[in-house]
Amino acid sequence: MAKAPRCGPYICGIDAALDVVSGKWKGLILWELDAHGVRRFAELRRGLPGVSEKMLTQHLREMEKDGLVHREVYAEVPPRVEYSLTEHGHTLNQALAPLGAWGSERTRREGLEVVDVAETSHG
Amino acid sequence: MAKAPRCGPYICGIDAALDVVSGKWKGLILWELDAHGVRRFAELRRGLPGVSEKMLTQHLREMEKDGLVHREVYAEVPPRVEYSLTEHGHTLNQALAPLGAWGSERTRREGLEVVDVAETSHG
DNA sequence: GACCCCCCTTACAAAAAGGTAAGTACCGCA
DNA sequence: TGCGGTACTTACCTTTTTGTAAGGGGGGTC
Repeated sequence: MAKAPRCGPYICGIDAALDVVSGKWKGLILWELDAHGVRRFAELRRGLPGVSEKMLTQHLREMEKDGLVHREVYAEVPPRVEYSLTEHGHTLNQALAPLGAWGSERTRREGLEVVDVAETSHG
Repeated sequence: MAKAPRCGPYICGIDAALDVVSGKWKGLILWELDAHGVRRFAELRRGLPGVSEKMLTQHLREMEKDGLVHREVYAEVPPRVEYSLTEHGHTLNQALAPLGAWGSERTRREGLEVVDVAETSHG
């Protein structure tokens, strides 16, 4: 099981928000989904360098449970599943924007390594 | 050892920022330090319900290394150490504000449990 | 018919994070 | 001398998180 006992007592809002985005790939999933609108499982997988299928599924399920991600399953012959952000997912992403800006400045300031996923080259 | 190999390649700013605040008590430490300006070790400990000395020291050291927290040691007979936010710590806190608001709304929206640390009762 | 793709699931294992308890060194108080 | 308070450090252990490898059911391709 992944993380059943969420909803633990929170001390402040940051605590409650961090609980939802903490996870190695959650921030990136949010980012991908925000950038592309709708994404299929395999697309997401390709957009997140190094993620395993297990982790991706797990994170996606948790985010769905947390009401951030919408999962649309098409009962087609080659199974098709589309993921997108819910309204809460969008507002979270907006709330995350200043943090992202701060982080970008940090990487610049400290000369940290940043990899480019080259999402634009296939999307 | 706590976390030496930070500075890993980041995909986006959120990634880089999350790396710095991920940790069970980091958000709270930022919050405490922002609310009180300057805080001693034991004060911080009392303000963070359930934190162990080890974790507090460890998180504080990491945050110091990340340039978020300033540590001032007074060479006095009963050792005195004061912690405060650096400028980067302050800007991070400001960047965290919308996230905190989002989290607060989430706790309200979903009726999640929130504990009150009652910091005001002793400060 | 073997292989690949789709979207997962399961079992197992490693790594990381966190927690517990004790020890350090010094002081004031009783 | 024993206890409480200051700010940690260290060793050990548990829990949580992440990773690896494999399987599964169906269809199209070579």
